[in-house]
Amino acid sequence: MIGKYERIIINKLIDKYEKSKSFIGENKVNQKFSVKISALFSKYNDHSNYEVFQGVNEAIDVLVRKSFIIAQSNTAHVYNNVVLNTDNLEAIYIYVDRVPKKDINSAVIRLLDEYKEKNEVLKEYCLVQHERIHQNKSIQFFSNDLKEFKNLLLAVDELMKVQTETFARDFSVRVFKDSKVFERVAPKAVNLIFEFGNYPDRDQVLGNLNIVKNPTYVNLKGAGYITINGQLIDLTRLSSDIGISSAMLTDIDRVDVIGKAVITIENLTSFHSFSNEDMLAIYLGGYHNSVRREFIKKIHHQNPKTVFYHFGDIDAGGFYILEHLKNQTGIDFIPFKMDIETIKTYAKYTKRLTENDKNRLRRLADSQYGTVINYMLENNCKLEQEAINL
DNA sequence: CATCGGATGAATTTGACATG
DNA sequence: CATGTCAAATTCATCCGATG
Repeated sequence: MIGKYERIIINKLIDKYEKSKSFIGENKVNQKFSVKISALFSKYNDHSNYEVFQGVNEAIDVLVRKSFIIAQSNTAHVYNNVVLNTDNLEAIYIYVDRVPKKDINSAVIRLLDEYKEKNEVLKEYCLVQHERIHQNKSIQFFSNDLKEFKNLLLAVDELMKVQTETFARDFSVRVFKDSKVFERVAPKAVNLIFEFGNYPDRDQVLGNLNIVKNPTYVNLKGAGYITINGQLIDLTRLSSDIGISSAMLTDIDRVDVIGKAVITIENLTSFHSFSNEDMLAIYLGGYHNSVRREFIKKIHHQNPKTVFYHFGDIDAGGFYILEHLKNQTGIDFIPFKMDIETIKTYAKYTKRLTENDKNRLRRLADSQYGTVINYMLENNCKLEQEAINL
């Protein structure tokens, strides 16, 4: 049976070895891995504590006898330091029952290779981690638990495939056969996707991927009729909006726009204060997932002559969402009050840009919104749509 | 607003090699 | 073989942004 001092000594030495250049074979000189006994056991040199002194010495003697370490004592049998015998690593790992980092790395690399082609986000992630392993840096989102890591990769893979609005626990059951597993890896999955993908906002990643906690609603009001399973609802006769559960969106047979335009509004408060008899206003509940996109496309398809506007925050996130919306629906949304004039009108409500805002805006600077974005960058301002009076 | 993990650069330690 | 020097490697301190 292995003693606790032996384990501490060996693990410390192995830690040093696994962090070293020798480990990845890029050392330019031969390295020895040694630790001072006094640094490991502060009581070793305390003469009043004979137990520790003797225990540590026994441990060292055992390890030396097995030729796992090399150590020399002075005449009083006091060891200054111990050196790892790297010729015997295999046996040493077995002795302390520790999984070699090389094995962990190769297992991780196998998983990375398995998932790297699944989607763009994973491709980018796997590429970066491959490089990090090569440089002996830590692997992002890997906390030394291979099983959890595999679940994470699987979750990211499956998340990107979800086509219809799915409850998080249903997703977990389908993918992991267990309703709780996804809950555990979800924060990591979200961070990974946010860091390596292109999403407007961290807390909307799951929503955008069609994963929701509760049913979500799409709100409608204004100039239009909708027909749900054969029942016609005249929105113009309602005093306010109606919300349709996203599970029911596919039951909508027709949407007839009688006004001149459709407008999607990003923010719920703005949606409620919006009033225009000529427009059908839609609040998408913050998410732009495929159920909603199909719904918008259906409206477009049934009302091909209708103009589509989008009204969102005048900041990086707002323009990202607009771009996203246009790309994913193929509809040429026209920005509504997302221009320089609006910023100037509401100048006193603008906020200053954070560094993060600036970076994201710069990436959008050569899009078609370039003039607004450059104005925002030059004047260091952004505007939330709640500030805008309708 | 305290705290945490990760990145970076400076300071210290270590080892290789040469020399007397 | 002790000692000195130089380059390499490791440790430490500090900073930064993200997060609760």
